[in-house]
Amino acid sequence: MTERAPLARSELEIARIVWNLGEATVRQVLEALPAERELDFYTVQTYLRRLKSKGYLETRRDGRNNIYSPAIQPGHVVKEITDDFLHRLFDGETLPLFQHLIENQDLSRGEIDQLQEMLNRLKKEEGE
Amino acid sequence: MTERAPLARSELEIARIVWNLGEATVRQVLEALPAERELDFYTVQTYLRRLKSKGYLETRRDGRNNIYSPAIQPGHVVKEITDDFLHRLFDGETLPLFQHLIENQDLSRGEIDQLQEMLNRLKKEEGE
DNA sequence: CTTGAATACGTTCATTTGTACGTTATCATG
DNA sequence: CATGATAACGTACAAATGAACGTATTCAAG
Repeated sequence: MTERAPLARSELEIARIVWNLGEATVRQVLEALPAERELDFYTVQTYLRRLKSKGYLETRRDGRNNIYSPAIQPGHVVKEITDDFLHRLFDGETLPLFQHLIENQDLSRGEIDQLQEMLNRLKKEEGE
Repeated sequence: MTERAPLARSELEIARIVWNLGEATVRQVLEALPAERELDFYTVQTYLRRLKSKGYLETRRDGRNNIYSPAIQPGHVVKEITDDFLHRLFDGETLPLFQHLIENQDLSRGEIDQLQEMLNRLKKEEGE
């Protein structure tokens, strides 16, 4: 069993930036933050350190800089978090979540079409 | 703007039980917990109290018992939590979440059918 | 009415989280 | 090569969270 400690909110925020950049230094993460999110350099540094100690990121050295990159597949983490959410709020049942989303997220016509397209593809593949 | 404090994990767990029961005493919540989740009476009591002070539940008195019930619509809270999740993990975009779910939750044939049904109904209603 | 069991309500306490500081090490530039 | 800027690393600290305790109340059964 992977006994990774869970990601806190702020940690996830930072982790996603690293995932998007592929790899990054503290400063790069800091600069990639949305403008309205004013975090101190030290704060970002702390979060990255915690992400490493929790096993989500790893580092390599470049001169005096640490370069952080994913230690486990981002997609895997996304799945874990999604599953957790699904269990906590919908007893792990996907359909009720879909229903909630469909009823509450007012999808555009285009989004509905794309969704149907995805489902059709899925059905096709499934019946291989 | 409603400035309700956010629900912690354990609090959500307890709140959902109250939502399902409609209303409940500490003991009823305790008994409705899944068997493997062994919480002390006192602990459940604390969580219910916190849920009240955060504005999610309200109480009425029945003899020596407090009876807890929703102070705000459960569906509303579910939407808030879902929106938060959507933003934190998918930048608030519904489609990527759907995609993730479709690709990772291996839906049964029946579930896919139901989903398509929901979407068809939605389209129909939309074009009122 | 007395008393024992169950409650409410206030309190506690360790851990996690959000956020940042101080000190030491290190690079790059004059 | 001295020195100023920047980074790493350990440390700090308040607030939130998970979990439960102590004491004062209150009902219900003898």
